[in-house]
Parts: sequence; C-alpha cells; structure tokens
Amino acid sequence: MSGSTSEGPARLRGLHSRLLALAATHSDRVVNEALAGADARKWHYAVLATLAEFGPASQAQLSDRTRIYRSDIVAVVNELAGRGQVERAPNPDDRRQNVITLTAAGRRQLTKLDRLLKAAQDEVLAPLTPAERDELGRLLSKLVRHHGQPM
Amino acid sequence: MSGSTSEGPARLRGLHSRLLALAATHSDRVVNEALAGADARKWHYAVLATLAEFGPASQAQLSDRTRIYRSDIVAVVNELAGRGQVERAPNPDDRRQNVITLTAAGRRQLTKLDRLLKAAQDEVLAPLTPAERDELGRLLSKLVRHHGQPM
DNA sequence: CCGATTTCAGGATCACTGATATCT
DNA sequence: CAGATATCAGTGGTCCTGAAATCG
Repeated sequence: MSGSTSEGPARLRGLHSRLLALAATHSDRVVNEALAGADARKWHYAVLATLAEFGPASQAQLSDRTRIYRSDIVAVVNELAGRGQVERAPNPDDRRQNVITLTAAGRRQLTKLDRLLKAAQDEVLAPLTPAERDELGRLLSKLVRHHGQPM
Repeated sequence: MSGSTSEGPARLRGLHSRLLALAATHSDRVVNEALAGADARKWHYAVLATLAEFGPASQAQLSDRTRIYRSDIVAVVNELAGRGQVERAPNPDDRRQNVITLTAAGRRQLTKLDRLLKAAQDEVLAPLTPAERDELGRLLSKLVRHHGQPM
C-alpha cells in the first residue's frame, strides 16, 4: 500500500516555498530531459544563448550573465569546447582572462535547443491559459528581482 | 569589474523554467536559513508537521506524505530521533515497519518552526500583495497538481 | 599591495537508482 | 512466489566556500 495520491498535510499544502520547490523540481526535470535529447543541460543552453546575444565573453562575464557559479563555469565551458560548440582562447589584452567564442556548431546547437526548450516550456505550463502564464511570469519576476537578481 | 546587476540575456529572461528555478532557489535558501536557527531543515519540518496532523506513521507513509524519497527518509528520522523529537519503534502488527511517533519535544519544536517558517514565507513573498500571493499559490498548485503530485 | 580571473578541491542538500535483508 | 518495508551505497546536479596561481 504505497504510492498513494491522496491529500497531503494541511500545514505543507499552502506553503508557498514548498509549491515553488515542487514546481521548480518538476520543471527542471522536464527541461533537462528535453535537452538531454541533444546531449545538453540547461547550463549549456544558458551559455550558448548568452554568447549569441552578447558576443565573445570572459568566463567571469558568462558567470554574471548566466548565474552559473564562477567555480562551476569551467566545467560547462570545458564540455561545450569538447563538443566543438565554443572556443576558448587566452585574451591578449588581459592575460588573466579567457575569451569564449561561439562556433558555427554552437550556433546550430542553440537553434536545436531553442526548439526543444520551447516544447519543454509548453509541457510545464500545459495546465495554464496564456493569461495565466503571463501572470505567473510576472509574479515570479517580481520575486526574483526583489531578491536582487539581474534577470 | 564583476558582480554586475544589469539586464540578462533576452532568451533566458522570459523562460518560465528559469524564473521558477531562481525563485525556488532563493525561497529555499531563506527557508533553510530561518530553520537553521532551530537546528532544523525543511524536511524536519515536513516530517514533524505530518506526524502532528496524521498521527504515528510508518516511514513509507511519511515518504508518501512529505515527498521525501524512501531512501532519504531514514536519515531524517535518525536526526529527529537523535534530537528526541520523534520515537522509532518496531510495529508489532507488521514487523517490516517502524512506527514513528511525535514526542512532546517534537511538538514544541514544531511550534517553534511554525513561527520561523511563517517569517520566512513573508520574507520571500515581500514584494507581492496579499491578492498576488493567493494568485501565485493558485497557479503553482495548478502546475503541481497537473504533474500528479498529491499536494 | 590590492583586486580580478581562472582553476581546483571539497561540502551540503537534494533527487534518484539499485541492491539487500526482512517480512506479509 | 510476488510485493512491501527499511536500510545502505552510491551517482549526479546545484549551490556554495576556500584557496592557489596568475596577472593588472
């Protein structure tokens, strides 16, 4: 007698923090399963999208723009470089930095991920009307901005 | 030149999955920092609240009601038992099971955590009006229920 | 000397898999 | 035998700290 789908505890049911955590966990799983179809994770998409919009950047800039931790971005760039989707070169003007550049393969991969990600969003937001999706985005943006995040 | 708080990439800015992840991460940090003031984490609260509402339960029942994984619930119960907040006893009617029972200390702890958690919710939801908080809860519940979660 | 950048080592929590021993 | 329970071992992603080497 397990796997019940009855009503949960009242004290937990209305907790906004819990609803956020459950929704985010599910959303993240859907997204990562979708991107796995192209051998990618969400951080790969974040870096590729950032490079496409802002052009070549240092890893510190990528960290600021994607919210990937400075200590974690190395591995992500390593993986993208290993797949030939970005190139890492030393910056001649400031030899502390690397310059990360999007390759043609990276641009193709980004287009592919755009499609997969759009489908994932639709799957996550399936139970909501377009107006409700907008409202949810607006409310979440308020929370995120209040916390002091750039995006 | 780091720690910028400018505008993020357009492709990421509107992603509902990203907004959910950012909001949930922030919310989780606020909650766990608050509960840390009473030497607890959110799973401790979830188990205590579940026991208070439904009475003594097996670990499998606790897992179903809290959404803590079956393999992770052992450690949580161990920690609560170590703090004297629950008791673990074998079930004489079904010797596969343990019966987890809330103690008086556990009930006191739950009251304490209720206060801390309420403050944390208010901090997380600070930028939203009461009507917006209700709406956010409604929309998130829709997502969570659609995904097939009991609470 | 101070600060920024890259990189590595590691911790903590969490979601999840799989195996095992025990019991119904 | 099938199925449920508790437990343990372990993986992997994410968030985060700290420290080293290099350079401006």
